[in-house]
Amino acid sequence: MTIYDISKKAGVSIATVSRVLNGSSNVKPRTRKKVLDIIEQCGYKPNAFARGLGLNSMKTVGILCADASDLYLAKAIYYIEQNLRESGYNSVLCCTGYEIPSRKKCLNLLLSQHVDSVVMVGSNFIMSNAEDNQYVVEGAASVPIMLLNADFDCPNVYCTLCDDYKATQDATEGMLDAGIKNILYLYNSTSYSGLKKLAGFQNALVSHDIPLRKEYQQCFSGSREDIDGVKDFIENLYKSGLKFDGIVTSEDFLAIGAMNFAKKNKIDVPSELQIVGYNNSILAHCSEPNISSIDNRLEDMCVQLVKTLIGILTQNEMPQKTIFSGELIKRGSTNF
Amino acid sequence: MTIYDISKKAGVSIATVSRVLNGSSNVKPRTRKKVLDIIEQCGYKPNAFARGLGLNSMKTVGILCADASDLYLAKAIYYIEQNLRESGYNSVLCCTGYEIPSRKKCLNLLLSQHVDSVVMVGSNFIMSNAEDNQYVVEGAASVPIMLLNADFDCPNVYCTLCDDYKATQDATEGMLDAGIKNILYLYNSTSYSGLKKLAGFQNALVSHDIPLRKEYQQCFSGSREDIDGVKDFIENLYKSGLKFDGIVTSEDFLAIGAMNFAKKNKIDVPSELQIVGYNNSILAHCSEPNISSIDNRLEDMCVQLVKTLIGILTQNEMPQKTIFSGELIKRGSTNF
DNA sequence: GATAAAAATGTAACTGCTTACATATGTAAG
DNA sequence: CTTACATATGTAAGCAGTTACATTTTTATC
Repeated sequence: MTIYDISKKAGVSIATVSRVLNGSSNVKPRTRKKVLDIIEQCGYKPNAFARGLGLNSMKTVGILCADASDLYLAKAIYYIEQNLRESGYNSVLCCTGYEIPSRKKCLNLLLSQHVDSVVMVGSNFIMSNAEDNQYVVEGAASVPIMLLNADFDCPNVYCTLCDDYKATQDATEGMLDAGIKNILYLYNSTSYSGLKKLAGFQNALVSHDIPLRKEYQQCFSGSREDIDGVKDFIENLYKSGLKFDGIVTSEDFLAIGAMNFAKKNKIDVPSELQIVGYNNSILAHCSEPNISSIDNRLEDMCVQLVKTLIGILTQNEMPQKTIFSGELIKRGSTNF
Repeated sequence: MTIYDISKKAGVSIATVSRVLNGSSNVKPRTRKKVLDIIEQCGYKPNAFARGLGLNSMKTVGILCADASDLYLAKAIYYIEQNLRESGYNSVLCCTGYEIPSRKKCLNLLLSQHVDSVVMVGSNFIMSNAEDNQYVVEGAASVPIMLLNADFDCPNVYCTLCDDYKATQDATEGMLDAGIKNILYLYNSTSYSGLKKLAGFQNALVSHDIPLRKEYQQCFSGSREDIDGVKDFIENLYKSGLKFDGIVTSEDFLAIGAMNFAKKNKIDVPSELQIVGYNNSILAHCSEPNISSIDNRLEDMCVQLVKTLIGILTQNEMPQKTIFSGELIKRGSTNF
């Protein structure tokens, strides 16, 4: 069933059918109706390849993410896909893992599919080592690249992100102002945004004239799934004699691990220990009391990212960088 | 940069270039090398539309899921995408939500893109009302449909699922055998698999000669994100005087809600209350103690689903139904 | 070295659509 | 009833590949 069949049955030319299909205004209403009726009747579906061939665009954008099973990334993918589809674009998903060569391969795969753009979901797509980001530059040569929650200066690369630095700093200062002095910072990534958060923590201490102590900045190197590992990790610090009455983290799973550590060791939260998570994910609701967590406006970011993308694809000038402000959502794990 | 440019530079015809690109054996090694060198040199990428137009297949499968941000579905998508890509197929993702009309629309969208197959992720794609499943039958008319964790008898529809009935029955019987007599069953969906689980619970009681009591089978109708709602829901039951010393659930988020309820009300788990989750997701690790949860072999199912799909697409005869057995992973929230 | 068979390569038709351009039809003013 | 202009429709040339079939080149055999 092709456009030719329809045109024959409707007694018009294929151009007219095509015009009806594409919503051109230059079609007599009666003709339009006749064609639409026949299309409906025959259950005709236009062939997307042929259309893409003609338009050299399949109205498709590629989504690259390390791991779609990750809580946070999955949510981002969901929002982005929704917004894209509402704007008439489809999404092709590629989970790249965390290795550079695999990322290159996935990116090339998408480019060969003639996607109109590639969205990279997650700060881990930009590394502190400039060489590792070369593939992004190369990709941007053929198609606009949208980064979610990563910062990268390069033509044709657009960033939508949250000011993780400020958000972490604010939360830490809130805790300091509440009289908590021995704050443990727990993080798990040295990605660009990971380092920003760490810097925010450090700056909060500095601005309160508190010396930075290395043992109070701990990096957990296990996977995001290994909450038990986090619990053990903190327990070891605790047993080794480290004294802390507050924990600020770079992700909610670390905070949940901290909650479990506290419960196991009968440390009351928040009276003896205050805990702050990051991402304001469902994990923040998985403990009693719930965890105070920094919301980094994921949905807002995704909506904005798609808005920017559509703008670019329709030839509008768009800002290369949009920055949102994070905000601590206060719940039972803190009392400031 | 097209195949014509390459053919010109290499001094051969487009047919030869096409043959090199498609790995046909009828090309002189020297010619092949020359062409490949030029392709490499020019960074030429074949146009997937034109190719798709010719082959009428883009080696792409559509993935339909209600909500990619759901923990469980996200994991499934991840596994499926990975396995498909390893087999040389791409995935187009469409999040449909839970409404039938929206599902139809998404399915049609995918079909018009000439996907080679559509994978439907999640038991909620098959409803108990036959009429609601008509769109699946229609879809199967044009392309093989793969169902993950749903059961539906229809030509060209292939199911990969877990025996939720048996798994729930076994877990419930385990609890009964441990002397727990007042078991609350908490579920949240009347999808096909949701009803299967419920039946498994009921059957366990019956086989132990315990009368079914309606108030011990409670359906939580809120969203999967609303863990606090679950906690309140259970607390209300508790305060209304319902006595229970065990809770079996149809999903982990219900079990986490139960854990939070217990902690808030200072009910010790597992000595005073035993709790069983379902899906063995990360949520099972989000409480102290960890939650015993039924593992429904998600990864195995996904691997098998893709295996079956590839088999079908390569014209092999494949079983229409593959059933895995679930298994209770015992952790601290139970002591049997 | 001629001949037949096999291997390599080329030509051109075909895929299903979009769209520039050409043509036909309709409408309002003179 | 023309003429001019707007509106509607049709024709045919792309788009970038695949592939059946035709043609040329190579190889093997006698």
